[in-house]
Amino acid sequence: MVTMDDVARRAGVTKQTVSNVVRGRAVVSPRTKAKVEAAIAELGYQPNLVARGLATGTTMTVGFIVPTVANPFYSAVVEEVETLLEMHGYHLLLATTRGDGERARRHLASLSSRSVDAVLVAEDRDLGDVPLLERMGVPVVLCAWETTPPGGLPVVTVDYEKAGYLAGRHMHKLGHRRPVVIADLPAHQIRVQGMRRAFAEVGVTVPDDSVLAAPEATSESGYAAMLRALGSGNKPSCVLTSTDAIALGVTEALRHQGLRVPEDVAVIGIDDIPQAAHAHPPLTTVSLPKRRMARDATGLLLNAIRDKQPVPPDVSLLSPEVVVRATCAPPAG
Amino acid sequence: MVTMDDVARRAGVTKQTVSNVVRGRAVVSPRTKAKVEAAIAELGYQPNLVARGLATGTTMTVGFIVPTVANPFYSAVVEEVETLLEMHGYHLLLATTRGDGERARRHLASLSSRSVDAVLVAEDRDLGDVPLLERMGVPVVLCAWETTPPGGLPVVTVDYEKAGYLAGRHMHKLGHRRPVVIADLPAHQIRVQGMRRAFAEVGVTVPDDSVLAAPEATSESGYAAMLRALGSGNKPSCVLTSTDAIALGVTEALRHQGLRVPEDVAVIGIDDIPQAAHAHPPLTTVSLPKRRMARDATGLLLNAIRDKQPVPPDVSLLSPEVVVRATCAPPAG
DNA sequence: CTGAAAGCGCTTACAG
DNA sequence: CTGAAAGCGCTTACAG
Repeated sequence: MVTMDDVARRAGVTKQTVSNVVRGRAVVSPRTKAKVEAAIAELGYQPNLVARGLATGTTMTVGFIVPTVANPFYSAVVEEVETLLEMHGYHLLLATTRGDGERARRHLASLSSRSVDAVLVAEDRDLGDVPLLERMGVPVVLCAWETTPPGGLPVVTVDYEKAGYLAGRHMHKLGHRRPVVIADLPAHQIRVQGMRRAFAEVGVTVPDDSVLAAPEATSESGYAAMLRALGSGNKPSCVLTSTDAIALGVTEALRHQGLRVPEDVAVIGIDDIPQAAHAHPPLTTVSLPKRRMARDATGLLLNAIRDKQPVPPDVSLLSPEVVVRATCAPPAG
Repeated sequence: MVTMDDVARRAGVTKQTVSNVVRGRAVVSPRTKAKVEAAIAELGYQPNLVARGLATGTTMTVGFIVPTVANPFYSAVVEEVETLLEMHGYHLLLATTRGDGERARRHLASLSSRSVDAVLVAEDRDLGDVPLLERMGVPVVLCAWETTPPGGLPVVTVDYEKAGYLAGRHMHKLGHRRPVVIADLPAHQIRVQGMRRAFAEVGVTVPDDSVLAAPEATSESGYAAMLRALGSGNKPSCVLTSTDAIALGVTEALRHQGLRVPEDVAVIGIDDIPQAAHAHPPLTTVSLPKRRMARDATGLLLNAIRDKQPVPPDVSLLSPEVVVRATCAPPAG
């Protein structure tokens, strides 16, 4: 490994001068600068970021704690965060929890031993451990928080209640009055709450037995739940789901029962995963602003690092929006 | 931040002794050890991994260069790699290239400045820069390499040719003789080659005009390609696709044209993404051993780190296998 | 604008 | 088994 001293010797200057040109400080005369740059090129010198990290306390790396990456929602967020960080010269330390609080805590401790410059947390279950997060000593931002975020920390998340509300409103505006809801509960509780609020606006109370739990947010689970709903004699005019994956399964189940979407039954999802657009018929859904969330959260972190200031504990609720495609229509008859 | 010196002072010993107990070296008397451990607990001391990294040259972190994470195949691999690393106390530095060679090279340089302990590379386009990889000075393993890997480096990858072969053999064993192939070309060239080899075994040459390119490996792209195939008057008895996503689109297109799967047309995919099992009908496919690949590659890296030896440049080709579900049947009539 | 010194928090030999 | 010294490769004041 070639060090700063090697470069200094080669250029006939001192280590400190090399440091100055490497970091672009304008206190070096053009001539010395040229000499040093030549030496750097000849030797193929690359600054040792670990040494710099020890000296300055900054490592140019940001930790991201996320439940999983094997899920289109989180992987889209991770992809966007990583891209933004790389644009600013930062690297991503990815830490997966798989919903395991112990593992999350281990990661947090480890990230702090590694002196990451900031931490982004998208794990909203089992991590409401504010003291631990505050003790990190670096900027922390919470994102993709669907449960009530712990107070005192900045959060950039989606307005999940509004996502449900928009789905509900879209349906009642089309004239639907007897919705069936299929949701991954209790995880998506708040989305269902929003759906109910929308129908309440037009005087419709969604009865509890019209809300079915899909044990997982998968299309298979949605398929099974829809079959159950149909089996119980219900023939809804519309189905609201807490997730696109569920909606896709629901659509399949309906079709297999000889019901046309949207002519016989309207279906709406939440999320807007890539498959939603590619489905047949293309799925009408409420798009969650993943990229905006990733950008905003990363931006807050990057600014805080630059200004050496903590992130103010503001709560930012990003608004989802309806993406009209082909699975919704007014009720038949 | 509490340092080793603080702990030493508190325990009435020297920094070196603290270091010894922290690293679990058995050269400390039980009494001193207890004193030190008490001091550590009282002070909440955590070793500074950056300082240790500078002193030892090891950072307990592994870099992973991957084209994207917004894709079920790669995100499954990343998830598995991260889990294994975390089990061994290592952290994952995730670097995404999006197929951009320049970005890949930047990441490589950056990873080496950061003294990662090892590098895993799943970007097989535009990174055949062996010298660069060899100069890393740390163990390097290539994985998920579908193009011919550069010589001289260890690789753990899937036998993609065999994946195609198995898909082809599954079809010809059912009695199919006039296949249509829909593939993301040229990326999946080798899979198509395998399919052709399988049919050649039963004396069938797959003509070029039976091989359709899907511009992307998406279900939408598969849907469009299938429509084209049907439009050209072809009414194949079976369709082999280079990807599950394509296969899902193909199935939809067939159904929309009034053709039943598998009664009228058999369909097989490659990959075995989660949706394959959840599709209706569940997709028969050739499963790519992602987890095994992730485990083997990570294992090689971890062993090489432990033994302070480079990874021998062996090439490991993991065998895919057919997962029979519901989209294949013998040709009608 | 350039150089010599001290320090970041740890580990690695090496005496006692 | 314990302690004092030197060093990892950089940066940060501080003289010249």
